[in-house]
Amino acid sequence: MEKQTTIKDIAIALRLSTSTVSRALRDASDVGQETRRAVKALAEELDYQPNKLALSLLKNQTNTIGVIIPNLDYVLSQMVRGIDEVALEAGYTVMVCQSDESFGREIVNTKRLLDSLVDGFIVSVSSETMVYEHIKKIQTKKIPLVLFDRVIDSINVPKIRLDNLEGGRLATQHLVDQGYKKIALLGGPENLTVSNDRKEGYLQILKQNKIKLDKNHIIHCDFNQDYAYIATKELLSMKNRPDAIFAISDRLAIGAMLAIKESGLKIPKDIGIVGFNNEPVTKLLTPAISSVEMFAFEIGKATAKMFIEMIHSDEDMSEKEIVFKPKLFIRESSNRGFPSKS
Amino acid sequence: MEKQTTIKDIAIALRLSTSTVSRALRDASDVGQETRRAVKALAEELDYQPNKLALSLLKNQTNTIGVIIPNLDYVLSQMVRGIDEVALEAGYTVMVCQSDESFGREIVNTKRLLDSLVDGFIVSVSSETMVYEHIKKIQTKKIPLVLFDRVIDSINVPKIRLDNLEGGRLATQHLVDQGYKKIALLGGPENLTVSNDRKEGYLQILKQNKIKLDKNHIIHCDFNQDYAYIATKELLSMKNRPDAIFAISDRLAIGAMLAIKESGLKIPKDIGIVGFNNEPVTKLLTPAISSVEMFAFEIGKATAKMFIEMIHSDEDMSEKEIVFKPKLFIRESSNRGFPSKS
DNA sequence: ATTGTCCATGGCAACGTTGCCGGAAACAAT
DNA sequence: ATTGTTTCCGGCAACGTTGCCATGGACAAT
Repeated sequence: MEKQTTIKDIAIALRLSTSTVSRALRDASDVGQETRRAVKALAEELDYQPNKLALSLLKNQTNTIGVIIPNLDYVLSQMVRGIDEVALEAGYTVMVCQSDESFGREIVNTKRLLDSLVDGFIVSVSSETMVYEHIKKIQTKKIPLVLFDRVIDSINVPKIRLDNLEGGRLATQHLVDQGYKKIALLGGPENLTVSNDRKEGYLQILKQNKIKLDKNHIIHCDFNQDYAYIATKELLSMKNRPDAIFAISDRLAIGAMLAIKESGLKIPKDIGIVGFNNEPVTKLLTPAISSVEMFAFEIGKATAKMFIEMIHSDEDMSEKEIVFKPKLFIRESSNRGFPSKS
Repeated sequence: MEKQTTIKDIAIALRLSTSTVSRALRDASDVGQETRRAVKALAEELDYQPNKLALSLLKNQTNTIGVIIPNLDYVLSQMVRGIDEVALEAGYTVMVCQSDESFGREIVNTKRLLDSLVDGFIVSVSSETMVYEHIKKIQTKKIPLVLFDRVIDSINVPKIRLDNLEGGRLATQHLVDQGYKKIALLGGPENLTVSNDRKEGYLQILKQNKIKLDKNHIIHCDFNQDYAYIATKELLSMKNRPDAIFAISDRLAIGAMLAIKESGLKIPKDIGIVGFNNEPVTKLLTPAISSVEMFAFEIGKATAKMFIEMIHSDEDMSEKEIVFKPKLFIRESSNRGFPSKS
C-alpha cells in the first residue's frame, strides 16, 4: 500500500501552505487565480484524493450506513439491492453484516459497526433476537436507526415493512374461497412479528368465515425447508388431516410440497398450498405455487430513502412507518377454479 | 449522534495525561497499579470505545475489505457469506458493493472503496467488464487485491476460482455418456472467462468423442433466464434440432426447460439438460435438473483466507491460484439410465 | 503621509489516538 | 552527598484535513 498524495505534498511542491492548497482545491474564496490553477493542475497530475479518514475524523461523519440483516436469502438480497441503490445515489457507502439468524452474531455486528462509527443503522433482526438491548443502545447514542422488514414494535424509530397481517388474510381468504375447509399453518419462529402477523391474519380469516381451528394444524418451524418437510409429513398423518397449507414463506411451502408429493396426494385437488414472498422459483415448480408478493426491492429502496431523510431532516421521525400492501399471485398449487365453478 | 467518550475525557476526569490513559487502557508497561485500575474503571463506566477513525488515520489501516461483486444471486450470496465469515473472524469488516453487472458502476464502486481507504480488495468482475484499468489501478497503488470466481487472467494477483474447464467437461461427457448426440450450448457473455472455460470444456469433450459440432448449436445469451427461454425456442425450431442442452448456469437451464416443456418434447427422453451452479432449486423442479456444483461458500472462504494471508505475509503471492474441482450431480433432466442400460 | 480596505496567503488549533522522549520522584548503592 | 536505577507520568509530534484568525502587501481614499 503506497502512501497517498496529500495536500501537504502539493503544498511543499508549490511552496504554499496547506491551508491555501486546501482552499484552492475546494474552489473556496480567497485564492489567487494563478495559484488555484497551479494547485489543481498538480493535484490532477499526482492523482490527489482527499483522505476520507481525516475528513471523517474532523467532521465526525463517515458517510457510511451499517446494515444488519439475518441472512442473504432471495428477499433480503433484493432489499439490500434496493438499499444499496438509493444509498449510493445519496453518497453513502453501505456496510452489510449478516447475523446468520444468530443473536450472538447480531450483537457482535452491531458492536463492530458501532465503533466503525457508521452514520447510522438499517436493521432487520435475526429470528433468535428476543432482547433488544443492543438495538436500544444505538438509539440511546442518538444514532439514526431505521428498522425494516422484521421490525420491533417496542422500539420507537421509523419502520418500513410489509402489511403481513393483510398478507396472511389474503392467502387464507383465497384458500377459503377455493373451498378448502381445514387450513393448516406452517409458521415461522414464534417471536418474529413478521410471522405472527401473518398468523394473525390467518386466524382472523378463519374466525371471520366461522371455520373452526384445529390447534394441531398450526406448526412453527423456523425458516427451514427440511423442517417444513417433516412438519408436513406430520400434518398429513393426522386423523384430522388438513386440506390446505398456508406456509409463511416460500421455502416452507416448497418443503411442504415435497412432502405432499411423496404422500401421493394431489395438489391442488386434495390439498392446496399458498406460500409467501413470491420468489421466482414458485413460478417454476410443478405445480407452481401461489404466493404473496412482498415487494422486497421497493421496501429496500423505501428504507434507504427514509434513512437519508432522517439524517438530513432534524424533525422527529420516530413515528413514521411505511407499510407496503402485499399482493397475492394465484397459481396452480391452490387453484381449484373457484369461484368460476361455483 | 452524541459525542463519544474520548481518552481525553478520562484524562481530564482523572487529572492524568492522555498518554497515561492510553497506556493504561492498552495494558502497556509503565503505568501504576492504582492509575491503571482507576482508568479502566472509569472507561467502563463511561462506556469508552476507542475511536477507530483516529486509529485508522494514524496507522493508515482501516481493517476493512472492499468486496466488489456483479450481483447477489445465489452463488454470489454464498460466496459473500464465506468471505464475511472468515473476514469477521480475522477482525475485518466487509464493504460489499454490487456493480449490477454494469461496467460503469463497477468503476464507481472501485473509486468509492479506493478513497474509503479499504485495506484491500476482493473482486469478481461484471459481465460487461472488458477493460481493466480500474482494477489495475488498485494494483498500481500496491493495495492488496484478490480476484475470485470471475477472475482476469491478465492481472497478476492471487485468484480463487472453480475449474470451469473441468466443469464443462464433466457436464458434456455426462451427456455424451447418456447417449446424446447433438449437444447444444447455452453460453454466457462472450468475454467472461468463466463461461468461456465451460464452453472450452464442452468443445474438448465433443472433439474427444469425435462428435461433429453444429455451430448453430452454440448460443451466447447473458445470464438471463428469459433470454435462455427464447434461445431455446430457437434451438428447438432448427432443422438440426439438438437432443441435449448444456446450460452454463442453472438460470439458463431453467429457461431452457420452460421452453422445452412448452414444445411438448420429453425430458430427458427426447432432450437432456445439464445446468451449472447446483442451486437448490435444481433439485425441486420437475424434472430435477442435473447440475455442476461449484462450492461457492468454500470459494468465498478460501478467497478471504487468501486475502488475509496476503495482508499478513510479505512474500509475493501474486502467482497463487486456488482452483476448486467441480462435481456433477446427476438428476432426472439428463438421466436416461445409461450406462447401466447399455 | 496617514489611514482604511481588500486580497492572497500563512499559522495554529482541532478531530482522537499512539509513540517517543524526557523528567520527576523514590529508592538503593556507592 | 553523589550517582545510578526504577517506576510512573507528562509533553510533543504526527496522521490529513479544515476553520478561524493573523499578517503582509498593494492600492485607494483622505
